[in-house]
Amino acid sequence: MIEKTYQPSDIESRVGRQWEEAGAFRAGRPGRETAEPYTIVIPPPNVTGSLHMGHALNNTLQDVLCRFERMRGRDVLWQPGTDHAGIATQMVVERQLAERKEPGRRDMGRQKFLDRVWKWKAESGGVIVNQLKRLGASCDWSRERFTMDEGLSRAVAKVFVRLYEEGLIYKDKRLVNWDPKLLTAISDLEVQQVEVKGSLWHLRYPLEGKTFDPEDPSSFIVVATTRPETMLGDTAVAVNPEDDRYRHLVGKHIILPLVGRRIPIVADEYSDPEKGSGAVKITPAHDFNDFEVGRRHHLPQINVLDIEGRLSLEENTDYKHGLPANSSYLIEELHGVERFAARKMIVERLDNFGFLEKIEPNTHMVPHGDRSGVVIEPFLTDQWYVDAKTLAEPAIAAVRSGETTFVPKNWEKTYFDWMENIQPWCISRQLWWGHQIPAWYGPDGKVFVAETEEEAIGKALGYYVEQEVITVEQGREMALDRNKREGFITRDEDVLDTWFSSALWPFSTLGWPDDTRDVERYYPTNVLVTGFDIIFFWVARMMMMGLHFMKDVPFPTVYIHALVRDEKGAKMSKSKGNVIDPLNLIDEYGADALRFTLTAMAAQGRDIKLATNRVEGYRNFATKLWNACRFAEMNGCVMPAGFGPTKAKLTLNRWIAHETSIAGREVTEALEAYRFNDAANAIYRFVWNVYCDWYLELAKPVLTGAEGDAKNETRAMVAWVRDEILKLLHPFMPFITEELWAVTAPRSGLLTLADWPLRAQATVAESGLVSLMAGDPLAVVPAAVAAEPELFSDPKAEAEIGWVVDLVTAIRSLRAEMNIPPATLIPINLVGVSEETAARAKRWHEMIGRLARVESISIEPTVPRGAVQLLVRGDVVALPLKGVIDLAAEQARLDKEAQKVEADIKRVDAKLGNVDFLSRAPEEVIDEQREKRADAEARREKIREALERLKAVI
RNA sequence: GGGCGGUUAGCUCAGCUGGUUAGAGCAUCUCGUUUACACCGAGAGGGUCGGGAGUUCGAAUCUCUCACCGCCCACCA
Repeated sequence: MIEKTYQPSDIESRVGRQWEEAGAFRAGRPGRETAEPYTIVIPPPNVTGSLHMGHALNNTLQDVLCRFERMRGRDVLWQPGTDHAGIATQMVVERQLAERKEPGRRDMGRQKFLDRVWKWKAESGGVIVNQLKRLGASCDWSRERFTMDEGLSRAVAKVFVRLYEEGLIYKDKRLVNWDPKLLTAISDLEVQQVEVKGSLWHLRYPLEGKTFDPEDPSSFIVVATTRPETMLGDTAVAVNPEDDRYRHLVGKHIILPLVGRRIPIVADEYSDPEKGSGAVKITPAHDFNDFEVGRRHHLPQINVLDIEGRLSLEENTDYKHGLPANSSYLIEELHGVERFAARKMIVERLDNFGFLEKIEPNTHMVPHGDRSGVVIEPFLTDQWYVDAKTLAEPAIAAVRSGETTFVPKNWEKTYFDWMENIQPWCISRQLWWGHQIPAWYGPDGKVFVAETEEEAIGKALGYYVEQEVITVEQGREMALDRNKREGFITRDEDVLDTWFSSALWPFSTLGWPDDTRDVERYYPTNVLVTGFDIIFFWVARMMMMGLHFMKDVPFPTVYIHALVRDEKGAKMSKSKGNVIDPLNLIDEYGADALRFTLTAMAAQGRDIKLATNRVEGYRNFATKLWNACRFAEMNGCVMPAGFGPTKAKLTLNRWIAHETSIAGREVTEALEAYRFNDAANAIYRFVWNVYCDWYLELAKPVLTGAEGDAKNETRAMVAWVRDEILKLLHPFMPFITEELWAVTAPRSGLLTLADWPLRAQATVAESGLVSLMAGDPLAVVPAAVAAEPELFSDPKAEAEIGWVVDLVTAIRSLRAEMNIPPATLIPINLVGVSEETAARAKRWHEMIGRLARVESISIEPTVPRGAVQLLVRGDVVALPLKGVIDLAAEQARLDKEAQKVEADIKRVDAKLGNVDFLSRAPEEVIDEQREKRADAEARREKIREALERLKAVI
C-alpha cells in the first residue's frame, strides 16, 4: 500500500538500510562473479571533510553510472574511501588541542600526537562517509579504504623504494616553496598567486672604488626590488649583456649597503632592460630566478631567514660570507625580526644613508600558501623530489594516443600544457601526519631507503661492515639484538605529500602489492569522474603512477565535471556566506530531488549555478511519480507474469509501449555518452508529459469501465510502464524508485539489481532469439539482428494516439483563447476526412469528449457557416460555435494564424526560389522544404476559407 | 603575459557533428469540469540567440573581430 504523501526522509533511511542488508553493492556478489566488471574509484574525500555541493555532484554522477551499469548486469565495484589529508587533518587536531588548552603538538611529541590524530579519526572521521550514504552513493562500503591503512601504507613504501632505486626519487637541496606558518615545504600546486598592492623600491648600490654620493649617479647602480629585506642575502647584481647603459660595469663590484659585502656585477640574460632600472639584485637563496642566475655564475647562496620567516643573521655563517671583519654592526638589531617588520627597518636605514632612490607603487603577484594563507618563502632546504618529467612522458603519450580520453575533450589541452612543463615534484613535508618517508640515515648521514626498518638496518649494517666502519662481529650483534642497534640509524622525520598516496589509489585500494587478484579483475578502472580543479593534483599523478607500476592507464575515460556555484555564478565559499549545504537540501527536498537536480544540470563543459527552486521542482517531480503509482495501485494495475508490450493489442497500450522504448533508448544513449542532463530530461519528460499527462488520462475510461480483456490488458500495461519508469529513473532517484518498486508489487529482488530495460548485451535465449527489452520474453529477434537493437515500435499506434493528443490539445487551446467556459460542452465536425480518421474519431470519441469537453463528433462534407476551424495533422476540424464564441476574437485569432502561415511560406519560398539552394542542398533537405511549403499552402487555404466564412456570418 | 570557457525568454539553463516554427524548469498572466496528484490540471504571453564582419544555398551552431564576465596557468625586479 503506497502512503498518501511522499515523505523522502522516511523512505530514504529505510531504503538505505535495505541495500546495505542485502549487500546490493558488493563487488563480485553472488551471480555476478563472472560478469564483466565495471570499476570506478571514488575521489577520496578528506577525512576531515563534510559533504559540500562539489562532493554531491561528483558522487551523484558516479552513482548514476554505477547504478546504470549494475542494472545492465555488470559486476560493479565502486571503490570508496577517504584521504588522510596531511596538512588539513594535522591542522584540525592542532586547533582542537589549542581550543581545549591542551599541550601543543611539539610539547606532546610525535608519537603521542599521532595517537591523538588516530583517535580523532576514529571519532570524527566517518562523517563524510555517512553523508555519502545519505546521498545514496552505492559504493561497496565493505571495501572502504583509507590512505593510511596498513595495506595502502605498504603500497606507498613499495612505490617510494622502487622509484628511489630507479633514480626517479631523489633528495636535493634547492629552493622550495616554504610555508613559514605551517613550517613545511609545499608543492607548486599548493601555492596560490595572489595579486597584492605593494611597492617597488629603487635602491642605490655603491660602486666599489668610488665615493658614494647620492647626487652622483656614476657612484652607484640602481636596482629595483619588491622585497628589500632580502638584500641582506644579495650576492650579485645582474645586468643584461646587451644593455649599453651597464656594459662597462660588468665585472666590477658593488659594496652592499648596510652590510658591506663586496659583490660582483654580472651579465646575465635574465636581467631585462625594460624592467625596473635594468639592473637586478640577485639573491640566490630567496628567489627562484635568482637561484638559477646564482648557479650560472657560481654565486654563494646566503640564507638570511629562519623557518618562521624571521631574519636569521647572528649565527649564520653563510651570511658572514664575504663580509669585512667590522661590518656587522647592524646585525644585532635585525636578527630575529619578522620579515615584514624587517623590511620596514631596512628600508628606513637605507633611506637614512641615501641608498633609497624612490618608492613606486606596484601591484604584483605574491605567492601564498593555499592552506595557511601566508606569504610563501622560497627557501633553501633539503627535500625529496620525484622526477615527474620522466614519469610524465608515458602519461602524455597515453592521452595523445587516445588510450585515455577526457570528456569533454578540451581538458586534454590543460593536461598537456601542464604535463609538458612539469617540474620536479617536491614530495616531502615537514609534518607528522602522513606516510613517514621510508629512508634512514646512518651515523655518517648516508641514506638507506627500504620498505621497512628491518630492511634498512640490514642494508646499513652490510654497508658499514663493508666500509669497515663497524666490524663483522658488531654488525652481527646489532642485527640480532634490537637494543644494540638502537639509534644506529635514524628515520627521516618527514612525511610524504598527501597526493603521493592518492596517486596510487586506483591500484592500492585493490590490494596491490600484496594481493593482486582484485587488481587483475578491476584494474584498469572504467572511468574517473572528477572536477577540473584536481586534474594536476590527482589525475595527472594517477596517470603517471598507474602507467609506471601497472603498465596500464588507470582509466580509459576521465569525465571532468563542472564546479557548483551559487545562483549568481559565484564560487561558494564560507567567507562569502553563499554556501548551500547539500544536507540541508536533502533534509528539505530529499536526496532524490537533489540528485536529479544535479544530474539535470550537469551539461558538459558548463558550471552549475544552483538555484534551490530547481530542487523544489524536481521534488515535485518525485511527488508526481509517487501519485502516478498510487493511481495505478488504486486501479488494481498489476502485471501478470509473462506480460510484455508485444502482447498488447489495444492501440493505446501499444502506443505507450512504443513511447517507453523511445524513452529507454534516449536515457541509455545519453548515459553512454556521459550526457547526464539529456538522460535526466528524457526520463523527466516521459514520466510527466507522456505517461502522466496522456497515457494515464487516456486509460482512465478503460480502467474505470467494465471488466474484460481491454481492462486487464490496460492494467497490465500501466504496471509494465510504471516498472520500466522505475528502472529508468532508478540511477537518478534511487530511493523513491526502490521504495515504489517494493510497494507496488510483490518482487523477488531489489530494483537496484533489476535488469535495465535495454540490456547492454542482449541475452541470447534458448531459441536463438534475443530479448531486447528485459522483462518481455516476447520482444525477441534473431541474434543476428540484436547487434543493432531495435526496440518495440509501432508507428501506426503512434499515428493514431498522436492524432488524438493533437486534436485534444488544439481544441483546448482554442477554447481557452475563445473564452469558452469549461462547463460548456461543444460539438465538433470533422470535415471531409478520410475513413481512417473517421474510424479514429469513432474509437476515441468518448475520450476526446472527456478531455476536450466535446459533446459530439460528426463527420461533415463541408464546414458549416459560422464555424471555427482547426487543422490537426492535416485534418480539418470545425467547431460550429455560433453564439458561443466571440466573433471578433475568432477573427483576431485567424488573422494571427494567417500571418504566421504567410511568414512560413515566405521563408520557405525564399529557400525554394534560390537556385543555389536547389542545386547545392541535399535532396532530403529540399524535399523537406517542399513538403513544408505544401503543408503551409494548405493551411493558408483553410485559414482563408475560414476567414471568408466568418465575414459572411458577421 | 599565455590558455580555457561563457554571453540564448524576467531568472537558472538545454540546443551534440550547420537545415527546428530556437526549447525546458521556475517566475508571470488567464481559466479550472474531472476522487492519482494544488508539490496539481488546461491554456497563454515572453527571445533581432552580446555587437560587427565573414564562410555557406542556408549560421544560435563554423571563422575572424570587438565588448563584457568567469576560471586556470606563469618567476618576472
